[in-house]
Amino acid sequence: METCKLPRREREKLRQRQEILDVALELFSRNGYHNVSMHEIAKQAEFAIGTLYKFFRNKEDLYQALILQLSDRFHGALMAVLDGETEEIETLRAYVRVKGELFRNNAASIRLYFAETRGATFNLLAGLEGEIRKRQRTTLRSIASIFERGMNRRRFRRVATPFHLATALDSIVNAFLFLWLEDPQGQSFPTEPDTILNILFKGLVEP
Amino acid sequence: METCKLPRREREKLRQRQEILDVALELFSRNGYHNVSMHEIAKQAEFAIGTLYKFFRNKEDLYQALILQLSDRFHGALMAVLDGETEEIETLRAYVRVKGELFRNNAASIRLYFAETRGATFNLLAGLEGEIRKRQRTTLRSIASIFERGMNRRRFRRVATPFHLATALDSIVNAFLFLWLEDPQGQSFPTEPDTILNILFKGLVEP
Amino acid sequence: METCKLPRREREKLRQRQEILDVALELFSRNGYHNVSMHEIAKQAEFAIGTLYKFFRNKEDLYQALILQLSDRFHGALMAVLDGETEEIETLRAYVRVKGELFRNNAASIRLYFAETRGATFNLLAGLEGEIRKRQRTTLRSIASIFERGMNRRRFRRVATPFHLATALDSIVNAFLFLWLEDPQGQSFPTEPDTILNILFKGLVEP
Amino acid sequence: METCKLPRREREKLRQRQEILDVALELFSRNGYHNVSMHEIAKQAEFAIGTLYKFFRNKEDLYQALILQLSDRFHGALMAVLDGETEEIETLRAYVRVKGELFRNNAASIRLYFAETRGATFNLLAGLEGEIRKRQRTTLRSIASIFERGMNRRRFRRVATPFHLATALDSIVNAFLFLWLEDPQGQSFPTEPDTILNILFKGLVEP
DNA sequence: CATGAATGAGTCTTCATTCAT
DNA sequence: GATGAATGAAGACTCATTCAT
Repeated sequence: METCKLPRREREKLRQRQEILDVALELFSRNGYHNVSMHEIAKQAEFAIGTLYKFFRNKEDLYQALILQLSDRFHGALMAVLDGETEEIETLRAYVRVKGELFRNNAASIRLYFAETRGATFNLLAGLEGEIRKRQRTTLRSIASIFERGMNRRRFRRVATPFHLATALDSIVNAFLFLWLEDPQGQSFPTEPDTILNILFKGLVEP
Repeated sequence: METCKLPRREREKLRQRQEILDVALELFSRNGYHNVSMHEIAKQAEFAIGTLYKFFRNKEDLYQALILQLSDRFHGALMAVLDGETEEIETLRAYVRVKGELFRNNAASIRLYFAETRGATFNLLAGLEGEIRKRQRTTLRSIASIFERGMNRRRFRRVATPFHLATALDSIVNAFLFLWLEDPQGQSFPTEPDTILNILFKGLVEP
Repeated sequence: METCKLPRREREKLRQRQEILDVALELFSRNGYHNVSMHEIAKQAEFAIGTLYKFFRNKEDLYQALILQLSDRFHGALMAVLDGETEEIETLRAYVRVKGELFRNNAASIRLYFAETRGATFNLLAGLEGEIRKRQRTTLRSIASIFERGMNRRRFRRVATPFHLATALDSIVNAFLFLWLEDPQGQSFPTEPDTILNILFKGLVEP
Repeated sequence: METCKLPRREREKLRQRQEILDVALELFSRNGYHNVSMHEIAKQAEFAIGTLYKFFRNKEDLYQALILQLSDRFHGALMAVLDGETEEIETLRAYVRVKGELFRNNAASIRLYFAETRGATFNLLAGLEGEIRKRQRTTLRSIASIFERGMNRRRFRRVATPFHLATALDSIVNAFLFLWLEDPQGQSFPTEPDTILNILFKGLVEP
């Protein structure tokens, strides 16, 4: 990172901002936007209320910053995998693996992120929503282009349009990961990426 | 229905209760739980506020009753299809078709239902959640048993466990329907059930 | 009054509204808009805070309603005198006398009214200000037309335009009354209207 | 001025203090005491907040210092005219002219000054108020003594006590100037001092 | 039994003021 | 001395809930 090049003062500020966001993430993901007060966040983060308002214009702004940061993080990690130059099947395997790690390492964030991103968001993300949907489409299109490349190279049969396949793959991965989120102890989640991929590949991949 | 066997007084009460729920559904799905006041609901439903509290202990109770009713409705419709005695592939086709109709005819309800059911629910459904998850599992198990029967009858290859397949199918259907919900005009939703099923079937179904 | 024709419920509401306004007048005139909290008003008026908001959209609205009521009252009383059919000098005498009574009987209101109406109002009366200024001009024009009538009937010499004379008379009366407000015990206020009027009349009135 | 005799350090401090007061005047007169924050003043004056508190104990103190300075300035300018040795009528003419110039050249200050000085002051000037009222009385007494001198020298008829006449003159001048302040373009303000003076003089001055 | 007026706890937000650097 | 980051008390306003009529 280049943050180390910032003056000490700036770095300190960023660190505080991040502390607030971390606390907010924990509280919001546990209780939901409307059941968390600025007082609570301030107290848990050990800042004065006024300090929160130095960093964020208001509660909604703080919330949006939080969701946007999560989106950045997740989208970044996934795109890094998808943009790799590896062979198609390998890329998809990596995608499933990385997404699984994201979920496992960020359960709280994931819960919050999907709650706001999937479910009706009720204007809390007004303006932001477009930005986030755009990223999700970008991810889907990236996956689609992997499928397409694979088809062109005769690795994949054309059982559906690349975009449909991408949508299908992504939703299956999410579904399995949500099962795991609900019951981390349960056996329902196949840790081996191929277990998921095979569901599609058995019909997809040329024998 | 058997409501007609109830004394007139009871029937009347049920009708009023339903009117309130209908209004609540419309408002909650449009604005979200926290952006709808009991006042609004009472006004729009043309009841006094006090009357609302005759039917529901408090706001949360009203909300839970609403979600539970939606769950009942959706779960009932889907189970009716899945419990049918038809041939496996035909059953799955019917399932996809009916689920599509449910989404298209109940966009508002669906939005609300998934917002609360998928995303973090933030305790609004405390206690209820278990009930709902149980139904969802029941549905999944029902689909799974279709797959299993198909496998036993050598219609399906064992590309994954029946439960995994059920999870996969359901999530794909939901994903496509959500795309449609976001952009009903768009082309992204394949109206023909087979388009969706084929993604799985190409590898699944014995040639 | 015709309020007695209103249903009992309505009358009760109006009475409560007036109670709030009365308390607000007392507090605002003693401490100023920004040094009075809605809590204070509610407490002193023995209502719950929420009740205040049933009657007034917000603090500013309450304040404007108060000022407008004062304006109504004062403007009404003065116009009643000025619209009388009496002889010019007699009308002016009555005007001075009534204005004096208004000040003496409503010291608190007067203080508040002039504070907001004379001094810079800083947007608290946005929108309302025009309405109030209009009434003040109406009063001035009414006085002016008294002077004009007197001039036409050769009672008054044309020592200045009627409007200038009206402005002069009104300001003198106010000035004397403010002196009295500041120091009710002091000798500075001539209780006899003619003492004030003579200042103008000595040069004005035909000998 | 004698400030030039102060050590450079002291002069510098006074200059800074004045800069703050100038900015404060602009902001207060535009937005009112309660709609201006110390932050705003500090920023606009290009000082750190802490520096403001080096010069003034708190916000109220700064405000009082400002009003006191305005009072000084206005009172000084008017007393300079009134203390002149010129003939009585000439002195009054000069008074009206100078007051008119004061208003025209200091509209912002005047607005603020009268807002606080006329209207109820709501304790913002606690303690100070007496000081200011004293000056206003001094001015009035000065004008009164002009009238008295004129009476003794048989220039003026004794149509009222000198103090009453002074009060009357001053209030008329203010009234006309306020009309002009409200609507600088309007015709309502007689630029010629005699137009105002004549209202009194026609009856007052010996023919 | 239905009503809806009244309640007041709880929320977000501002801003004067302090004090460590 | 100057700075401005941090503080937190205080205020406007909402809304779920109650209960007298």
